[in-house]
Amino acid sequence: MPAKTLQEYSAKTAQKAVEQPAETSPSPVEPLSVRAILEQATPSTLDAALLVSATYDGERQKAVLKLYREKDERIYLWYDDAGHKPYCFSDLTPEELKTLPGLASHPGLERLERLKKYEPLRDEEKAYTKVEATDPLSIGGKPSGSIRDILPKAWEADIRYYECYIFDRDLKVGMPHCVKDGHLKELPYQVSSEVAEAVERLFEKEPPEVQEHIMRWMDLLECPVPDYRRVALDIEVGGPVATRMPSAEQAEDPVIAIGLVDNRGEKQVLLLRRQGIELGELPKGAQVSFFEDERGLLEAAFSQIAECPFVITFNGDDFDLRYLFHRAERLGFERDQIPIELSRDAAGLSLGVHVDLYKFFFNRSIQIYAFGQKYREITLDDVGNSLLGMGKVEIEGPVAELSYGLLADYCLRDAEITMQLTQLENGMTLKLATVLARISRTPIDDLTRQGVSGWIRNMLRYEHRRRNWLIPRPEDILEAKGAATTKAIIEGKKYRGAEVIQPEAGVHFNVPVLDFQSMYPSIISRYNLSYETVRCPHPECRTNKVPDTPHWVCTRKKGVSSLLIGSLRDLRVKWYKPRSRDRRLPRATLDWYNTIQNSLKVLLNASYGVFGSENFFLYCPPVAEATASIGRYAMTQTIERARATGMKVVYGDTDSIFLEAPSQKQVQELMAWSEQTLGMELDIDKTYRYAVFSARKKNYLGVYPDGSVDIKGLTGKKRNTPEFLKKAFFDMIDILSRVTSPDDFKKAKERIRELVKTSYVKLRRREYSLKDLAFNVMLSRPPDKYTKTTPQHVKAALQLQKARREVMPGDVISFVKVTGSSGVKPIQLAKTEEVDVAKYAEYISSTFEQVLDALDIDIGQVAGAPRLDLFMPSGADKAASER
DNA sequence: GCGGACTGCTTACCT
DNA sequence: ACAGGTAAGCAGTCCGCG
Repeated sequence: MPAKTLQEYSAKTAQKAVEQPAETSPSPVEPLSVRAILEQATPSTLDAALLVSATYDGERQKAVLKLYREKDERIYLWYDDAGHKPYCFSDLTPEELKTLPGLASHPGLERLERLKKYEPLRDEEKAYTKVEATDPLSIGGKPSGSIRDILPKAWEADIRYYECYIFDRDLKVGMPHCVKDGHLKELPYQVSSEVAEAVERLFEKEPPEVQEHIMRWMDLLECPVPDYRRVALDIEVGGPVATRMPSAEQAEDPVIAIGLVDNRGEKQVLLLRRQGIELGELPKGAQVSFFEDERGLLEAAFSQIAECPFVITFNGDDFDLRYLFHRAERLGFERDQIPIELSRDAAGLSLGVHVDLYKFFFNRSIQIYAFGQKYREITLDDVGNSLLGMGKVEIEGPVAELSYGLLADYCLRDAEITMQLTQLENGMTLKLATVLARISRTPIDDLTRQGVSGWIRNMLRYEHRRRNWLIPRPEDILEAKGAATTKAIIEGKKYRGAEVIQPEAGVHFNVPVLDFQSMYPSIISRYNLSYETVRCPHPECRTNKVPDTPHWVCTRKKGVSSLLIGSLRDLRVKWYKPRSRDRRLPRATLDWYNTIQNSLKVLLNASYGVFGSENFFLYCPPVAEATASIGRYAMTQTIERARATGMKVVYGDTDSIFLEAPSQKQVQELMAWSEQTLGMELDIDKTYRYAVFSARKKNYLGVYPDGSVDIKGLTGKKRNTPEFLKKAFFDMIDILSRVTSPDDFKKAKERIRELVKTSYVKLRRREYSLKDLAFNVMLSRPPDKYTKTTPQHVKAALQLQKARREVMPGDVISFVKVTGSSGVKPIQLAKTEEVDVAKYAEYISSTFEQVLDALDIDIGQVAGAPRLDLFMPSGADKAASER
């Protein structure tokens, strides 16, 4: 059956799609039956379809898989056919277990089986008892009486059942499968012989187990991902109070608009007809349907999301889908008429897959590594503006009072932004999620909701099951390996981290920056770091020491995390990264390789940190500590070597070394030395025409040969800095980017002095608007939760609250510094005359000082700079003038 | 009672 | 719920000062 278009979907249910509001409603449509839809979606035979998600069916007590068939763009279901049961492990014998009170008689106990498992912490095999249950809740999850609570010690009892199912059946999420006579079969994807040979050649010197893993990854990564059929959804709710977010649990107010935009560009908006609302101008290029009653509106929306394979929202877990569910219940829908499945912190679909982009974009690793920190706030408006150049429609007053035209525009725009966020770079967003799902064997919907530690956890859990390794409990690891031993520089941290070299203040011309390619993953790979290899049980390994720590590393066996992280790293560095820049390849291929390359980057960048995180299932402080320690060692050794060979090191941070005007030969020699002595690749990351350092670490400016500029850490580019100052700062950057030789600086300095002076003058004349003057600081918790101090942005937030404006964590508070007791005011409540000019003058000075210091410009000498005697309060005034 | 020195809190950044 | 290291500004505290 061919896929339905949005129009076909809606034609069935829309009561009337017209330019003018209809006077009467046509007859209602047949009611939706979720059960019938699911039954129809469960064929006994199915050709190629991607495994995209998995869940547990409580009624049938079976694992269910969701498969996406590209041919008709539909989801199909498949239920377990082998009677797989949930289980956990015990170190007691079946006989001992039977004596435990409440176990033998447990209604959920299925059977006990003695078997052998390899125990990585002790490096030996041991017998365990597999305790099987009829259902996942019997293993764990009931408030009391779960099997895992009856056992004195239980292993692997907290793995979600359907994840357990994926691992045990060796299922490849995101890969093609088929169903024959009710049985599921993988359709193996094989890379072309051309690619396979090229990769084999690339890694021919690696040990066999590394080669084996690289080929396993290749089969997963090369297989193309389709452009999933999907619809973005956004709803508007008509409440009396405009500022307050309506409660999704109560769902008290009517749903007044539902916007739907699909991946082919079809747009549709469903509107509730209400008393006294103006028509306005309805959006062009979108199908607008009016509904006389809310029930009909929801039915129309449900009939579309019920069968759409992927539904995309921005915050649908907590709002849109949750609200629709509870609102439908309130309106008397049967459970079988609502195609939404709610859990505590997610909203799923009965048949399809719901991706909540809010959760995915909130993920720090995705934000930083996949989207290059282009968006700062996790709001649809900011993400849309930053990534697409398209923000929300600006409205005034409550949505419930908008004309139909404006309401439709507003609602549709949100759905449109949401859809376009999945259409960036050839559909990179969902492809990225799919690639990560493949590597981590995680259902795609879960993947978009989990953090990196969840992905790495699943990747490693699968590998343990594949090897028949017992997954240790966190307390087993901690007991065997102990805590960290080095002292952190920051108080309260668990161990010492990276080395930062004191920069040499001033201007340096011709500065190459060398860096270790993905340093921490390289260290984990090269030095065999893993929870079972660091402080392993073998006496003969104890001499294989980690520098500056009491730890040692195994010499007998390759560590599991070392192998997995190492093979992924090698594949990224040697294959995907170069391929993603190969100009000979077509654009679409480059985009695809870039997506894979980015997925690997996201995963690799977190691979060290997780071992130092208490919440990680393989939390192992010595592993994290050893990684950081070897990093410091590599850094200091390399700097020593650079200096010994006559080079000038002007700065370095963690994995990078900045050199001043070295010869090519010197650099080449250092790189060869690193490869040979440390076993780590040192690369030329970039070369600056010149770099400007203040005396501060993590603060510098580098100008490339083409005039583009890297700015790191400087106040002038921080997001909380007032706009007027950012602009002045970037005017200075513009001047600096034109400097090509030391001689050019003279003129540049003069122009910069002028620029700073102008800024002071405009400030004094109060020519900057409040918006330009505002500091923009994010509120990280509700204002009353700041108990130790009351920072300025919180003071401003409290004033806003007093003026009956809602403030929430995540909001960016815009405030200006004013004269008077409070010191600050939110821009909504401030006036230009109260601005504290002196404070701002000081702020200008300190911002420019970071750069002018290095240029040998004394900010105090710039006309207009704040002078103590002019700005200090009267008492200090005298003291200052007496000096 | 006030100001300077100091510490701790908070945010935003770097790798 | 990936880590630690750094900068900056402000809030709050302590202490000396006839």
